[in-house]
Amino acid sequence: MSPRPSLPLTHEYILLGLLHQRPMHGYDLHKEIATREEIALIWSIKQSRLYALLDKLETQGMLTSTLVPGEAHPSRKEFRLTDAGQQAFYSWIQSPVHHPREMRQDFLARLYFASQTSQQAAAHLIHQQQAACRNWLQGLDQRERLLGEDRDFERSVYAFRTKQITGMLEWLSSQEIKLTQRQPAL
Amino acid sequence: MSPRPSLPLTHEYILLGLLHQRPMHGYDLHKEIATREEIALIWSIKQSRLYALLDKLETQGMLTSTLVPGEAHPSRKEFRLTDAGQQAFYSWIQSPVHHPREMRQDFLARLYFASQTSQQAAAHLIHQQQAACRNWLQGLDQRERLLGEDRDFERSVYAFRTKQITGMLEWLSSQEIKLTQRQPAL
DNA sequence: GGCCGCATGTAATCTGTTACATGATTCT
DNA sequence: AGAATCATGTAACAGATTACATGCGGCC
Repeated sequence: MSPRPSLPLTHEYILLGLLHQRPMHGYDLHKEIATREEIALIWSIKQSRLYALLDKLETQGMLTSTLVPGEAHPSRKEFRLTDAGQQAFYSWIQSPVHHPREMRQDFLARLYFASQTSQQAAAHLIHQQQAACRNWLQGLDQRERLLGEDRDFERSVYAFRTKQITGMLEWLSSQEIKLTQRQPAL
Repeated sequence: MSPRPSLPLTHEYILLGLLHQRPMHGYDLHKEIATREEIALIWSIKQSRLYALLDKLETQGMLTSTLVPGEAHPSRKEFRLTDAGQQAFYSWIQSPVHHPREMRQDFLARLYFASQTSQQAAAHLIHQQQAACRNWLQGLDQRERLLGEDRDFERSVYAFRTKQITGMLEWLSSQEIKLTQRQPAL
């Protein structure tokens, strides 16, 4: 029951996800992020920041790069996942986000890559996240009960959060159903 | 129909809101933020950052400070709103947030201070925000219609956003009703 | 005497954004 | 010849976080 202080690192994982599909160099990756509609809908990044992130991921041992000399001038630096990178990516798409605000970008990204991997992976992720959401609701409910009679504003805040999370749960269920419709369970 | 790039500046406005209620010095303000439950539920700030923000707001002309010498050692520096600060605060609590992600903290703060001001102010804010939400829904719907047949993931993203925003609208309605119940319309 | 509370901040560090630098190739 | 595209990054600045500095007064 750790309070889980860890940073989201959403963007780093998205890069791992993209490079998991195929090795790429920075310029290419940037175009991919800007043009692939699924990604563009939830994320954008400046070129310079992308290069900085790739550097960081390389020094952290998540990526390795190989210089690909060719006709292009600054020769291409192709990045691919290391084993550590693969592992990090897989555990990312298997675990839920730990705060509601991370649903908007981080969870959607996880779901995208999980769906690319397999229908089972997507289903697993959805189940994990449903459990996490139910947990959040429980926590909210508990803390709301501790409020005094006259705490109108705090009650409104809890009502807002509860509403957002029940919305997430409903959406998650609808996603679950769509999955099974796409490829009926074996 | 400007795309409204402006930063939220939520924290700055919360400080204006608190100092609108009564002038305070930094140390006091910090305690207030940490202990007043309504605020603590949606925001916290480190002391050093608070002092930096107060400085910034003073140089921007939103606050003025007067040194209050007394028994305490570094004499207290009491901050109060300038006319510009008052104006900024009032227009803040009268206008809606321009992005869904700002509901969680910024809108809740606006609503808190609007409610403190008057029932009418709260009602006005809620109406403004309802209109903004309906606008967001319209935009989402429009963009979703432009999607091709096979864009499953993008559809899911739009469904998620739509769900979150309809949740906000339902919550806003419930807040509206509670307002009129607290003090039936004249 | 030593620690806690009051009250102010500065300094170092990290993260991210914006703007610019470099230079080859390909397109018009 | 000049512009756009490919491909790499660096540098400067802005914002926030974390840690530390300072010093008085009162309590144990």
